[in-house]
Amino acid sequence: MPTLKVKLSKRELIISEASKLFREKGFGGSSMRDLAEKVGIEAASMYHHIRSKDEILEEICFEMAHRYEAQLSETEVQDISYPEKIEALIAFHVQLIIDNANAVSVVNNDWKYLSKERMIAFKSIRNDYEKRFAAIISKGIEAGAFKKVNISIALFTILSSLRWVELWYKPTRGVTKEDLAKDISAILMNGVKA
Amino acid sequence: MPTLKVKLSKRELIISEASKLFREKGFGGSSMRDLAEKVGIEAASMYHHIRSKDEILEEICFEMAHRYEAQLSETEVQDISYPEKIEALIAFHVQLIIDNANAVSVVNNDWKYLSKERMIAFKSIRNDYEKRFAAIISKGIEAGAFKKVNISIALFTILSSLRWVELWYKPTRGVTKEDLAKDISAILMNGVKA
DNA sequence: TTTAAAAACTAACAAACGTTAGTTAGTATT
DNA sequence: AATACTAACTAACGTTTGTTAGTTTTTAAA
Repeated sequence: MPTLKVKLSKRELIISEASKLFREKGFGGSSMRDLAEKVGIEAASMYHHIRSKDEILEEICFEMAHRYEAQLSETEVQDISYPEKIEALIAFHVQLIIDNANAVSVVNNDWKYLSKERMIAFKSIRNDYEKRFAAIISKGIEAGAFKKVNISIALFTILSSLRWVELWYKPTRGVTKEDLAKDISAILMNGVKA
Repeated sequence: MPTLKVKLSKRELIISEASKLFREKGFGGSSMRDLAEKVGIEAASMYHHIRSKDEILEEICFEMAHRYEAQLSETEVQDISYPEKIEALIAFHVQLIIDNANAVSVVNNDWKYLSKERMIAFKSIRNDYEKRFAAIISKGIEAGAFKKVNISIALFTILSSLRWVELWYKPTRGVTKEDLAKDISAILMNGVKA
């Protein structure tokens, strides 16, 4: 990964280091002075590139939210079956989690540190995402492709069942992203029972 | 729930309010003065009942860790099939999450604020828990009750698939704890595919 | 009713926090 | 070589933080 990095702007570097730091210590447990040290400049100097500590968190959260949304839009219009759509979304989630482990972790754990106003916006986006994801499940049930499960329960079970990936995945485990996505999909689609 | 509360000691009240506050604002986003206000005394007065802010977090985390462990020990020796053991543990998790939503949320999200030393202890307990949970899956596979899934993947998919319950459950939804546990179990055991 | 202990209070500390102001160093353009 | 701009620096600000010290009030026992 680091070998591929092409001249990150200082702002991007700050946000990237912030993702790493917030993931490790939490937003509330990370100080601007800690962060500055990781970036390699003084805390005050960072304010030439960012407006505030809050802004960093917002950028991380909304950037990731946008990516999730974009992929959902793409999947919605694809001409594949409903189970295939869900599997495609699972695969995308797994990939995004692995490729952006720091940022995803921050979104999942530290969105509650967003300002009231931004939190409302964030929750609204997330809500919309869930509704559209649920719609795919719903249509899949109507089409007879899924069992008649409670849609909310299925939705959240699927979405939250992916949250451990961020903590678990290492290339050294010898499980590729693709295999991982397939295995998780298999469990959610067909269950663990023989 | 509040109607059943029997004279909570002030220490218990502090920890209970702390669970609620930490869940809402995060450990790093909650001040002792905030907490004191919820408890109804001055911040300084709390120190007659607790040693430090850290101690509160530790108590919450290790208390819940202990409860998870205790239930696992019980389930391990029960004379039921491996799938039944997993389903029993899922049902217990769901119940614990619902009955202790605040504390469970804090454990899941704020354990990273534990001191280095206590965090090592906490992780060690959690690790042990996961190993023993995995052992049940493993034996279930050997017994032919489960598919030959990757044990780690199954383990973490099951465990983390329950994390949304804390955010979703309300009595007003008309889904009982028991129904909820059954529906989640059904998905994990048999999948959503028709 | 006196006494002792428990639990609350006020006041304050030292440290850490996010952030601003003012200044200096580096870089690119004319 | 002079100019202008960017990005870094040092110093400090006003708060807020967790916590301690010392004092007063409340509670319970004798």
